[in-house]
Amino acid sequence: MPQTPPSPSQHTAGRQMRHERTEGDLQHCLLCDRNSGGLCNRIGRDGLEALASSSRRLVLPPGSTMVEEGQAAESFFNITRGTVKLFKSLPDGRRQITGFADPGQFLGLSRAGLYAFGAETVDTVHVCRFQRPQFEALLNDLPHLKRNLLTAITDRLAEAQEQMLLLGRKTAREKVASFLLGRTQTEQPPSDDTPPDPTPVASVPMTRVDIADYLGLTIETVSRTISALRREKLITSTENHCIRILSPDALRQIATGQTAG
Amino acid sequence: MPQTPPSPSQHTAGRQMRHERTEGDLQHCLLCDRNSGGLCNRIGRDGLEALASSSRRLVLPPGSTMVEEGQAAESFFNITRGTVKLFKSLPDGRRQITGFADPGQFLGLSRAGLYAFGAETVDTVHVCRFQRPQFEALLNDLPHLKRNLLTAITDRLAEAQEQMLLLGRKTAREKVASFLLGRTQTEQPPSDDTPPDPTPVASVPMTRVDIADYLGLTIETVSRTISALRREKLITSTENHCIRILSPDALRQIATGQTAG
DNA sequence: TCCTGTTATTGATTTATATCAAAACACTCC
DNA sequence: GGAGTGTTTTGATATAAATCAATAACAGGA
Repeated sequence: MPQTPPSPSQHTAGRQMRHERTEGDLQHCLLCDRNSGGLCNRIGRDGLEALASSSRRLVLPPGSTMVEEGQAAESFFNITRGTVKLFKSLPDGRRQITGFADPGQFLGLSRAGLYAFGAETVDTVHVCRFQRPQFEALLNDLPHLKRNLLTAITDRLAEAQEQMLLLGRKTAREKVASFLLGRTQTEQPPSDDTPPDPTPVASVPMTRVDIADYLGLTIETVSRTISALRREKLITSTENHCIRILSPDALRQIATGQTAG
Repeated sequence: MPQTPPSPSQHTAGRQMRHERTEGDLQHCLLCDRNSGGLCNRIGRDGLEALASSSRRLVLPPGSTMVEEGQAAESFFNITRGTVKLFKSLPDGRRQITGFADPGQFLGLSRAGLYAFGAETVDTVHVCRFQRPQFEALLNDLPHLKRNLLTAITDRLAEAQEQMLLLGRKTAREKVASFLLGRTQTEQPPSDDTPPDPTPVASVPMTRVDIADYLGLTIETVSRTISALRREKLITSTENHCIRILSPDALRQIATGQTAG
């Protein structure tokens, strides 16, 4: 895996440049823009240029600390590749992962100028980083950006509520089934015309420890539960860090508690 | 308890009116504005007039359904009095209360035009209700309102993350201690110069069922745990639906897991 | 005031999941 | 290719909280 930013040449092939650096970032933004649902949607070419010139792209290796709980919130990130884990901890080390942020998601909101959570890369992660004052300025200049951010946070809040239902009221089996189904959404191919894969694949780049800390379980219970689902032929492990869901309907039944087992 | 809106006369005494109804609501808004942290902060008199004329005040009896999960999101509420519970449910009736909304909080964000949660009044609740299209228009007209909403949602998201830590990783005792401490913040008097009460009082208008569904426990465990804290003289029950915290420091230690017991 | 339904408390027992322990597997680096 | 390290799986046992069950406290209406 290359850990240096990819050369912009592959993106700008066949186009003329204006300013080297900015144009490279702009191309990157234009690519981003095609993936719907992100912060940069419907923001217009001028907006994208402003975003491109205010941000820097970074590539972070697995296990990098991006944000520490309680630190001054200096940066705002938009993830373009890879997976980031967000978490809160207790003094004795117990940890709760509050979410995994995949490409298209932002990261770095603050309460009273301080981050209220920690964030660490799960695998190799590409981000656009903004300095906070510049991002604030962009928010004021680009009403679409503000609106997109509002929509994005609203989605996050809804996800958080769903996760609270999981943590507070679901069994281990229901939790794991919900988790696996949730990990299929993110990796949808950009084309709309292909029919949905009847046996979707869950992207699981994180360790058992991370899954356990996300579901409020121990690693042993996670492992046992995944083994049980495999034994029942509802899922099957594929190559690198992926799990194929053989029976999405059955898994959905389990995830929503509509099953005896 | 009166369930009709209070007469505006007590607020407008000694002032001249312009339009009867609007002026009454405006006075109400001006009062709201004094409580910091709400949506209507720093919004200016013109903004308050726009808000007042776009909203209706309502008084809802205990147990009223304000929002149903999956319904079209037609209204947006700002709570001015009382407590509302927000929740998500599973098909078999298991329920997770995702938060209690107290005065100053909003309610009614939607994802894709549908409410993602249910909401029900705990006690008698006063709200300002906006129709969604009108609220959207206000958001575009009043940049301060948009900014306040962004700040408010960010706070909610941080609270949700804290609650996930509680649900996933805290013991019953730690959960109850956290809950009681959390219920003291809201009822702070508006004056800043008084020293903080050394034995704060937690406002607990909700039933044991609601507390259990909020903490991911059963009513029996909640009851037993509160009894234990009382036996240890860390708390004491006062009159109507309140619990006095005799030893906030000890309770804080418990809530953050820094204690043997 | 008593009656009645609801809510809260307390006790006895069960159970899902945690904890403790060890073996199997999968990398990485010589 | 094999030693060494970390991760995952599987097994045996313990325990916190759930469940089942009964009593006690409370609130509202006649």
